Amino acid sequence: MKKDQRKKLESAGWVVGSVKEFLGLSEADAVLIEMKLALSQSLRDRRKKEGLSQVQLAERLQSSQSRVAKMEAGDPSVSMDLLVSSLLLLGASSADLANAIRGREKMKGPHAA
Amino acid sequence: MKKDQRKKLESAGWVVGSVKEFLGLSEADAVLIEMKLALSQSLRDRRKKEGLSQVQLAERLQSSQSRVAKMEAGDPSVSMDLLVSSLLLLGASSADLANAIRGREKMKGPHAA
DNA sequence: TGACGCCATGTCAGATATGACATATGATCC
DNA sequence: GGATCATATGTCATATCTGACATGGCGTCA
Repeated sequence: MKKDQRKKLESAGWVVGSVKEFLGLSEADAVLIEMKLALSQSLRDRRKKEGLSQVQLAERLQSSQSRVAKMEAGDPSVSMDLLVSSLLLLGASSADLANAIRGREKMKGPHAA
Repeated sequence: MKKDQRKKLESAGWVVGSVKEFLGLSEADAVLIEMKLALSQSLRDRRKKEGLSQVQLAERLQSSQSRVAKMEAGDPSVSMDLLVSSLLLLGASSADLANAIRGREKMKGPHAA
């Protein structure tokens, strides 16, 4: 699992869902990255909904503004643990996380769009 | 977030769900731990369903038997990233993970069991 | 223009996770 | 008994993550 290669590329500016089958990533890697991106987005949404600045959120999390920025940017240096525990501290439930994680599954049946 | 305190306690032999409100853990910490335990269990289930030994799984994951054992034991030294990517390599979909993660929500309505 | 708030990005020392290894336990078979 | 397999547990060097700090960009307001 080469975490260095994907460095910036992955998180640059994707349309959410286009990460799959892009670089030479295995399917598992791609899904993992998309899950993280979904959590990142979820974090940013929750923060904004609460009307907090990154600095204020950082205080709640006992972290720093820069790390919050990296979290929301989907920076590869951010672990899933950090994303999840941050979301939980923001009041998300495990069901919320499940919903965020469950990426829009690609249809398999005969009626795929 | 004191990861040292929960050391063995959490993963010892819980009935799954009893971790909440046990030690002096914050709700967020408790939920995070339960999520990890759910993923651990899920991993073990999938491995067994595939008829693999920990050694064989370790090979697939390019890891070691001891780490697989720790993963399944819910050892605090194991990250969520590792659990998730392992499950993905075992063929789990993001929907599967979502299901595993979504701990049986505690009912809030007037009809709670 | 400057000052201020908000966010992005780079760096780095210290903290944590990882794979590998050794070793121990328990079950099964001969 | 011994041999073999599957699993558990402890340790350790190295890899990775984390918070903190510095800095720069960007918009806004006076």
